[in-house]
Amino acid sequence: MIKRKSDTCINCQTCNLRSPLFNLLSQEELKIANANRFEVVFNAGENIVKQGTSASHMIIITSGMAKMYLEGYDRKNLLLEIIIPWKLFGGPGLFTDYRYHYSVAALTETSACFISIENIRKVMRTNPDFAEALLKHCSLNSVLNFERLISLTQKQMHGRLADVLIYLSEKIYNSRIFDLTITRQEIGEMSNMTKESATRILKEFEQAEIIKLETKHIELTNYEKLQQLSLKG
Amino acid sequence: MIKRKSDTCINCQTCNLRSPLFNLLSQEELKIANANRFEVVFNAGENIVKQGTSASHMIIITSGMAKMYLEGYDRKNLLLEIIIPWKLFGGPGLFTDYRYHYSVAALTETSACFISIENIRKVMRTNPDFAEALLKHCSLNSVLNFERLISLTQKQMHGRLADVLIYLSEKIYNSRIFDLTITRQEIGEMSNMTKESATRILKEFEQAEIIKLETKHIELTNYEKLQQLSLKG
DNA sequence: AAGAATTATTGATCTAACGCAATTCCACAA
DNA sequence: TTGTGGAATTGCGTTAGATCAATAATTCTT
Repeated sequence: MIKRKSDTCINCQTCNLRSPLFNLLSQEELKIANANRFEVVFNAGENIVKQGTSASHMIIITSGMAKMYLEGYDRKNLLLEIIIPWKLFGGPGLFTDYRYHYSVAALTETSACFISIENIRKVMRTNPDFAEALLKHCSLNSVLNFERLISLTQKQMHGRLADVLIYLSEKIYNSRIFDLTITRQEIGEMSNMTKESATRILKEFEQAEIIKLETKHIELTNYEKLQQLSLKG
Repeated sequence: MIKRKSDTCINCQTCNLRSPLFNLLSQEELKIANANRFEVVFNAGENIVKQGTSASHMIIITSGMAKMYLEGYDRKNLLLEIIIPWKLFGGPGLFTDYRYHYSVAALTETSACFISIENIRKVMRTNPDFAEALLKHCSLNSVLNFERLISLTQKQMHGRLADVLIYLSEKIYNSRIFDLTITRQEIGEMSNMTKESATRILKEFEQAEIIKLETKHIELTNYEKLQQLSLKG
């Protein structure tokens, strides 16, 4: 196996500065947390974590983009999040049954850094602020999941798709104009609809002049209308 | 306001023994956690916590039964859990934005004990085991929410209703024969279907001899079939 | 640049599940 | 015992969204 080093990963120091969680650690604690830390570069399509396998590391991406998704029935996935650099993940399994409860796959070439959960646990025991921050991290995810539950079960397709577009714009691309890194299939997996429905409703949005659409290129031209649709659809 | 005292709440000691979380605390820490702790008796139908209001306490029920639910759009609820004695709740808001993110309402007369989150936070900082247990508690909820997401979005009605019956039998009534404390409407809110559909499918289950049904009285006579239905339905 | 292999689009059915309305049932109060 | 109001049941028309199938557009390979 060839060890590739990404351009963005200069050293753990810079990486830690970017993470609100690791900011809380002292130099001494950082040394513990970063012990045995290693980086792996994944090609597009490759699995970074696979649902059901043994969970031993928190993971942070330093370059590239990935998708986090639940593998459900009949090979049907539910896409939970797009993961971009410096978002920490690893999931609830790290503190329960030591299994990953979702899969993560690279959407583009992605370098991921693996931090041993044993080391995290160690510093968690010496640093109450860090422990509290971890709990907060978990709690915020719970809140997101509540919102997701409501969006997916109570809104109809237009509202759900509006939610996805707003999410992509605000959380991932930080712009109202962006080029999708994901397919229609994956948009469908985020909003619990088929790829055909995703295509159809995107086109409807275009015809209603809510967005401009050119296959992968999207521009949100009527944001207020999108937010309005998000409130039920 | 008249202060009523429930029969089950003799003192905090017994209550703490029942809770796997409070078991981890020393006498000294228990004293801190239990300071200002108070009990309130609710009538059936009354709200114990209301979604959106300020969150300041963890809550534990010592008698009765309650429902925890998300208030969605158009007054449509999503029932998350039935709460029975000694299940701790309060939710993700206690460690994030100090808001309750769900409502809890009494199904029968219910006595609930309120523990100040400030006190919890205090002992959490002195007792790493307790902090870890809280994180585990939050993580387990996340895992449950993942399963809920898959059940509600990918299974069809028969599978979802099977999930609810299994949940009620295993987690709430601890028996394959039980008398429902909840209505058809509420069964629907647990499985994301209308009350009419809940009625219809219960009847179908009865005709297929999977359950015996007498309005509120249910007997799961073919458990294997239920589990099988749960795997897709 | 040609060909293969994914993706995306579009139209035509099909169906699971909803919404409504009309009874019926049941618990509880007077 | 008789109302009374909420819960449960049942039937029926409607529809949101899925599925299937065929074509067009991109992207990847070599």
